Amino acid sequence: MHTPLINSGKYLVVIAGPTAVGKTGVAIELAKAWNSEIISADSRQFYREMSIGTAKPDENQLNKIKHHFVGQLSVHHYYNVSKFENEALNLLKGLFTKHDVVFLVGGSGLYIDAVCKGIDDFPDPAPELRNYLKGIYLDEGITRLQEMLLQKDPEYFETVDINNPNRLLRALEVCHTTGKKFSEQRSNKLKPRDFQIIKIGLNLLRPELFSRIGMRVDQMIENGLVDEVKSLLPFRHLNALNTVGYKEIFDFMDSKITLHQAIMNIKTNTRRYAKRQLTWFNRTDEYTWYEPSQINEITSYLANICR
RNA sequence: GGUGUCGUAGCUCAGUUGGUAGAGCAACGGACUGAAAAUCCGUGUGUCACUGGUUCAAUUCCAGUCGACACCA
Repeated sequence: MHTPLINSGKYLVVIAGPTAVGKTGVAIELAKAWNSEIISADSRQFYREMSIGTAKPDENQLNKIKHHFVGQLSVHHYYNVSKFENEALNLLKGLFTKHDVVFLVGGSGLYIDAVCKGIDDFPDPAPELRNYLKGIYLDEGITRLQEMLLQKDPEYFETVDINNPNRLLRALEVCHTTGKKFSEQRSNKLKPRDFQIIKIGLNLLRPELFSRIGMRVDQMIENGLVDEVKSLLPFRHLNALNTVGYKEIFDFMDSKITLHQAIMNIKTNTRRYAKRQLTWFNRTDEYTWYEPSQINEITSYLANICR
């Protein structure tokens, strides 16, 4: 797992797990115990216009513990993992001058990995190029993208998920902007970090998790999710709004489905999202798993490591 | 009470001129390097209501039972 060569005495504690499992509550308890702060790694809680549907920590919780990266962006901002890696590391540098233990909490596996392991340096995508390639995809289909990639980067073509337009688009984008093969530039190397990393996973038995998801969606509706989505209708084309809880309500507002169906769809899609998150986190054995109620066990587990 | 239709996967339903069955959705498993709450890939999980009968063989045909629905009383 983590066998650090040097011990800086600084610890980044990652709290990960599927949506609705109860990460926020646990993280706040831990951050209180260590008198520290929380960095969010939830790619949709970054946006200030999206609160109800992303189950952001509430006012009360935000007042208890300082949270970073919650609501600091507008849906109109372009954002990506690489930016998050840089900004989070920068922030951590500052936080570690005041704290020995800082918490990184969220469900976006890629974002967590970017902070813990690093991500290769590629140029940010040029919007015109992305639109151009996307146009080709829409006009000529995925086969055309496959042909282009086979020609530009046969090595990557061999290993990519050839049916996944996002993967192909991204690889082509990098080939075009750098003039080099995407596969040549993927190092797959861990970037060194000058803090220790402890990873804690939170999970529940599937039926319990699913019932929490159901209740939370009902709660969101009660809290006014439909109005929140309504106010974002003009921006539905933005990436930030391609999100569970929002796209289903858009379908309802288009009269494609009833509100009841939209709510059912949100629950289904949230369950699937939770499953995808678990698949990601279970990819490694780096996580020590607990149920969210085991706050005492988690606290003593951490206390044993961090002094 | 009578007549008719139906009872097959978690749900909605196909189907088998008799050789133990398949779609959609749900579910389950997986992948993942700047869109990641995104995007993509894979998998049928079943006493064919129950009990008998006919048959080498019944989910399929026959009888009865139970249940649902419709119509008639």
